Formats: sequence, C-alpha cells, structure tokens
Amino acid sequence: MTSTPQLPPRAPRAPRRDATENRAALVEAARVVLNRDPDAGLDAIAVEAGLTRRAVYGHFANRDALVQEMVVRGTARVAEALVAIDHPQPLVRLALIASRMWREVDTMRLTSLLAVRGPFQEQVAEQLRPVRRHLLDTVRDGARHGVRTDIPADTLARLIEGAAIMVLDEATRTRMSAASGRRLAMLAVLAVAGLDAAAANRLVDETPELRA
Amino acid sequence: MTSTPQLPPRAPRAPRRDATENRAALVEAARVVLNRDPDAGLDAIAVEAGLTRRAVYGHFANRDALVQEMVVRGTARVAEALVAIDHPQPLVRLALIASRMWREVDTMRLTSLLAVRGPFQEQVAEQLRPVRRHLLDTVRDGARHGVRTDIPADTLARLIEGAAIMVLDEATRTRMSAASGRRLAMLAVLAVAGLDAAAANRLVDETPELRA
DNA sequence: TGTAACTTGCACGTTGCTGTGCAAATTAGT
DNA sequence: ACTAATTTGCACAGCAACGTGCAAGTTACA
Repeated sequence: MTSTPQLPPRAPRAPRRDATENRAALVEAARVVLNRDPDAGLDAIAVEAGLTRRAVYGHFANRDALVQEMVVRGTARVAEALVAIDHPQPLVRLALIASRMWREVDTMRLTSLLAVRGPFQEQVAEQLRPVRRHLLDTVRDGARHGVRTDIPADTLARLIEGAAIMVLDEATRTRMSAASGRRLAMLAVLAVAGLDAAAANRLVDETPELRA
Repeated sequence: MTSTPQLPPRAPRAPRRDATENRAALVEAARVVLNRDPDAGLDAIAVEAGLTRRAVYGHFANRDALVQEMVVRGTARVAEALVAIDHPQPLVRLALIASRMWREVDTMRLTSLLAVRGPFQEQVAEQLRPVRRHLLDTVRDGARHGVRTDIPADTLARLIEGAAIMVLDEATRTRMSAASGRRLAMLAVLAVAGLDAAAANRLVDETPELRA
C-alpha cells in the first residue's frame, strides 16, 4: 500500500495582504495586544495582525525584535511631539503635555510600563530622557508661575509623569470618552503641580490652546 | 479481613514549630520577592525564605496557593486598618488613609497590582471593596469640606487611590526616607482631592493627627 | 536519645512558549 | 501567465517553570 499521506483538503486560507503592510500590521498589533496584556504571546500578536505565528519570523528575527521596533517607533514619535510642546506659561505647558499624552494613550502606557520592566528598560529610559528633561525644566520654570515648590523639582516631575500615566490607565480601564479623558489628564497633572480644583478648571477653560 | 479503618490514634506528635515558622517565612518571602519582581519564580521565593523549592510543596499545594495566602492575609490586614480610619474632617481622613497606605507600602503595591492582573483579580477586588467604599464615602462626604466636585465622586475616588499607589511606587523606586514618603503620599492625595499646595501643607502641618 | 516531622537532592513528566526547517499553497507584480 | 516573494501547516528541538515521587539526610522535641 503506497501509504499516500492523503493530505486532507485544507480549509480555504485567508486572503493575504501585502508584505510591507503585514509588517506594519504586526507592529500595530503588538501595540494593541500588549496594551491588553503585556505578557501576551507571539501567537496572539500574529493573530491580531491577521497572520500566523510562523509568518512573524519572516519579518522579525525574534519576538524581542518586534517589540523593540514597536517601542522605538512609538516612543520616538511621542517623545518628539512632547518635547516640541512650548508655551509661555509653564502651567499651560504642563496641561498641553498631559493633553498630548492622552492622544497617545496606548503608546504612553506601554512605554512607561516597559521603562520599568523587561529587557528594554535602559533603551526606553534613554529615549525618554529628553521628555523627562523637558518636563523637569517646565517644573523648574514654573516655580514662580504657580507650580508648587514644596516638593523637590525632580521628584515633582516624576510625580506629574506618574499622575498622567495613572489617569491614562484609569481612563482606559473605564473606557472613558475622549473628551473626558483629556480633561481629566490635564486636571490631574495640574492638581499634582499644585493648583486647586477651581484654578485648574479656570485655566483649562480660559486658555484657548487647551480647547483642541 | 477485619478491615479496621485504622483511624490513626491521633498524630502521636504535634507539628514542629520550625515548620510553621518556615511557612510564615515563605509567605513573607513571597511578599518581598514579588515586590521586587511580580513574575519571580517559586525558586526565588523559596531561596529568599531559606528553603528549597521542593520544600514549598510541603506547605502549599502549589504556587498559587502560596501567593493566595500572602494576598489574602496582607489585603485583609490592610483593608481592616484602612476601613477603621475615621476623622470628622474628610480631608484629614484622606490624608490618614494615605499615611496608612505608606506604612504598608509593599503590601499595598502588590495588592493593587494583583487587583488588575493575574488569577486573583476577582478575589482581591472583593477584599478591597470595603476600602473602596470607604474611600468613596469619604470623597462624597468631603464635597462640602474642601474636596473637589468637578470630577464625579467615583472617578475621583479611583484617582485618589491611583495617586497614592503611584507615589508609593515612586518612593520605592527612589528609596525615599520613611518621613518623606509619608508626607509625599499625603500631599499627593490631597492634591488630587483638590487642594492647592499651600492648603495641603497647612493641613498636614497643623493637624496633630497627621504628625505620627 | 529515639522517632516522627521536616527538608533536601535528584529524577522525571508536563505545560507553554520560543525559534527553526521544509514543502506546499498562494499571491503580487511584471 | 509566469516567477519570485510570501504565507501557511506542521513537525521538531529547546528552554524555563511547574508539580510529583522517592530515598536519604537533618532537626525538633517528647
């Protein structure tokens, strides 16, 4: 008996997309999936991208390379945008930073997570340095413009960053609307910066740049 | 065959004392190690406790059972302490909650982490419910005593909780002194609650209960 | 000091993930 | 329509952590 392996008629395969698009889709999928579960397996990412785990290795050497690319691209883009933020009033600058962070919720959440855990701590921290520097400068600059001085500037800068991330997490968890999330991020940052509730709301409402 | 069920005539001997000590050491070790690395292996925990991985299974059915015990004990203790906090002024109550959380840094950090991730989410959330309820009540109660009302009470309560945890993380990372950490936790909570920097410092300095 | 309680050491099977090889199937692009 | 690029399926090896069995030590304590 020529034992023909008799390959069973495989299920019709899903239509394929362009290779370059697939690469991008993988990076995007990594962002989405890892936001849901930072420890998600490569399979989950591939499926989210509409591919097979095996196909990932046609684009990336290994899992780390994929995550790396996602982190580097994402962080670079966000960092660039945040560092570019400028405004004569330090408090408005802080609110603008919070606002921009909200616009990049998932990238920010992942970035700040990977800045603490995992094999990329060093690199992510390095990429974030200009942003943190900018934030610290803003805090120092704000010393005579309403930013609290009872807490050391460097500590305060970290707390402001942490507060923003914290709000992002909370907003994500409760699936908050875009408008609410943005405002909440600004209010939280201003609160930690030392403003009382009324002053923070006044600033947000009466500053045209904070409307967008 | 007189199949005498042969009820063992009671254990001829009481369990050894060092055994129970080891059990406690394991729970303690889990707290320490998992605070350093929430994904630490069972081996790391056992070694921290001065035992072998194999010995753990003499005390707990499996890894989850150990973690479970740690979580349940820790959370229960903290929850009890936090719910018991009472003070006529809601703002002081909030500061006292922050202060108490600082005293239980690592338990709090682990608890709030496991309340979001892992197989214990449900259970931890359940254990935390009275605390969260208490916090929410305090926020609502504070509406006419200085707590901001521009943010929905339930959201604000979560933000305050998040802010406290955030400070705890930051203080841990920078190995802050006990006094600094406590004060920072109180200031951060009061800030998110709506107080400006000056008012928060005044409250902390002029309230005897917040000195301890 | 005898003995049960406890711990160790080591071997083993299991699970879940990663990374690779290869042939067959499919598609993009010319 | 032809060809080269790409994806798929599946098999396999590797690795790390878990959980278990068992024999041999070690220790508390009666």
